[in-house]
Amino acid sequence: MSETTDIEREAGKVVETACAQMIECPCGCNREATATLFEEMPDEELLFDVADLFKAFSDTTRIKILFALMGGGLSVGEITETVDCTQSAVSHQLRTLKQARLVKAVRDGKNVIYSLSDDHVFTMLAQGITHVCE
Amino acid sequence: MSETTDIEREAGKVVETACAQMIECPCGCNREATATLFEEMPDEELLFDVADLFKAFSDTTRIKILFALMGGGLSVGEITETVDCTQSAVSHQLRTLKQARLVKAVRDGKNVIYSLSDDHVFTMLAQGITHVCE
DNA sequence: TATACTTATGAATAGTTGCTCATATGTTTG
DNA sequence: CAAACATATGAGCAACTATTCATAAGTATA
Repeated sequence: MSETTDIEREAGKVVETACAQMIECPCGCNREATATLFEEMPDEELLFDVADLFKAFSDTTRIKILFALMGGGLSVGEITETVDCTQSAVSHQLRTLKQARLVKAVRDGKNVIYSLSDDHVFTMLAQGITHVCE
Repeated sequence: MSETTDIEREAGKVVETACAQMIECPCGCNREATATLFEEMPDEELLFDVADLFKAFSDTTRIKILFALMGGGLSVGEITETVDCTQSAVSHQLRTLKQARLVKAVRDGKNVIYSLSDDHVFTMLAQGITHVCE
């Protein structure tokens, strides 16, 4: 591990360039165009970030929260009701989700309204469900 | 947590039915059709499985392995070279990936060849990369 | 300003995870 | 069958995570 080789760095760039193309379809399902890109291992940092992104989806409580938000913005209180656990636990997890930029928060008086930060989050969830349902 | 209500069970069915529709595009990006489905929290088990699926993608070593396999099947030895860590560690992680049904294994003499188990895995990875690259 | 209400945070803890080391299981070949 | 090679597995450990409890920090309203 540790060191990043030139090859890895180069491969990282290739992947980044490729990503720009893939977003035509927001789901990144452009398999043919993508298939040739991964012959070299991309740079350590990218891999770490990808793992980290998936990690944000990898807990039942967080998945519940995200599911709840698929219907639209909700206050912490409302989320807590939906997701049968402590307000504190919900708040901690919302922080995790916010740091991963999967949700955004807006203050509304006493409440804070959380919502999914973009369509990507929605798409990734749908993807996960599709896989599981098969 | 613990108990599953009738509402949750019902919602679970709705989601399952929906999944059947979503797979027309293998990535599940059919946002409009999907948007209305998640007003009720789906059944506990489904949520758990979804979280579990993402968990399988949530480690750097496993991501590296999956990346390596995007180019085609590889033996454990080859994977170990690519992924710069112990053969044992790789083997343990391959087990995790196999249990999550993200990879499949076929014996070939002394070697065991691992490969991605289906296009979904590929799609999910691409999705993750796309999100990270933005 | 005092009170009620909502959300966030820190410390403590139990549970989980990923790694290494040693070793077992499988497979081929001499 | 024995030796060599490839892969899998179990125990032990260090690091990380999710939760709870207690409480702090914001905000609205009497």
